[in-house]
Amino acid sequence: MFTIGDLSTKTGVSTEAIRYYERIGLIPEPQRADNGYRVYAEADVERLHFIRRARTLDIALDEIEEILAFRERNEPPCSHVMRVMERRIEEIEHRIRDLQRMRDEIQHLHEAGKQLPEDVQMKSCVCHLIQTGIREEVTNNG
Amino acid sequence: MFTIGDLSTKTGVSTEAIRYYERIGLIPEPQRADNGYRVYAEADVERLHFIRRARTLDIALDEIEEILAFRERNEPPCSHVMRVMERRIEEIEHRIRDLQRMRDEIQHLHEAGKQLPEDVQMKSCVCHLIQTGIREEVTNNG
DNA sequence: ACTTGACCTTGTAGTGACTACAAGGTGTAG
DNA sequence: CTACACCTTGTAGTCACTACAAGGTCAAGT
Repeated sequence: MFTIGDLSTKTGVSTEAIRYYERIGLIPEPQRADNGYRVYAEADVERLHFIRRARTLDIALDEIEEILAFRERNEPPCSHVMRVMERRIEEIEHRIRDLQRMRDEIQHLHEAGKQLPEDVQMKSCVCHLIQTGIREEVTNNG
Repeated sequence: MFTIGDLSTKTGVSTEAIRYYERIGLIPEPQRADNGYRVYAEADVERLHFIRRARTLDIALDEIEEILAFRERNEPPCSHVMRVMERRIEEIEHRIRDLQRMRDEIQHLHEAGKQLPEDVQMKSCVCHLIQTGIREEVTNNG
């Protein structure tokens, strides 16, 4: 039997996030002690461990809720979870590619910016490159 | 002289985002026509082009505001911008590494999950792996 | 001239996943 | 008793938008 602070310590989830999860229905409303404090059981610890671990994998809360709902319906969620994972892998790989492109572009801008003077009007300097992209600058120099 | 819709079309920024930017002070309040409509000039187009391009590089709005404030103070923002870019490159690289770790972990979980049965109690299946991580599962098998 | 639909206005609330108060009650070590 | 950490509920804020609601304006088509 734990208070919300105990649960927070055990799971690494803030008390505020726990209350938030209860509010959105991700975790059940717990029993209350005579003083009105929430009282949690070991099953709540396990549920929050699952939630927290899934969150570190950037699985959305509504997705997590859906997975947990399988158990409540006495259905095994596993193939559903496998599909969630497959989607996550794709999303992550897509995001990595986006970020790599972004990084490459900033690096190009940064390298080009080293050759340019400073300009308070932001017309012939690195800031102008941000505005127009690097391709147009090359054209103007040609 | 443009309406907000014209400005939106020219810059690819939604009218709603333009009003939002005005509200938070990122762009100046424009003149108004007799009918109360906002009236924008070419300088506003350029400013929004800069903002939009910086946003595609995931530069935060308050950071963008800071860059644009240099011009208003008649200071060249360029070395500041170069530092912003350097930080962005680091942040992006850090995020890429995080995502790569995350993807690798999900792939491991997914591979391991193929060998496991389905379990409505989520105790001996891939869902349990999510909760505990894969290392502990391997230990239990040993 | 009227109609209609696209555009404009302001104000407000919602998104997702939290986080941070404010105001007040409870428990316990010192 | 005091002080401080913990608890409660309720609300608002973060970030970068997005999406209404309610009402005004414009102009092409009838």
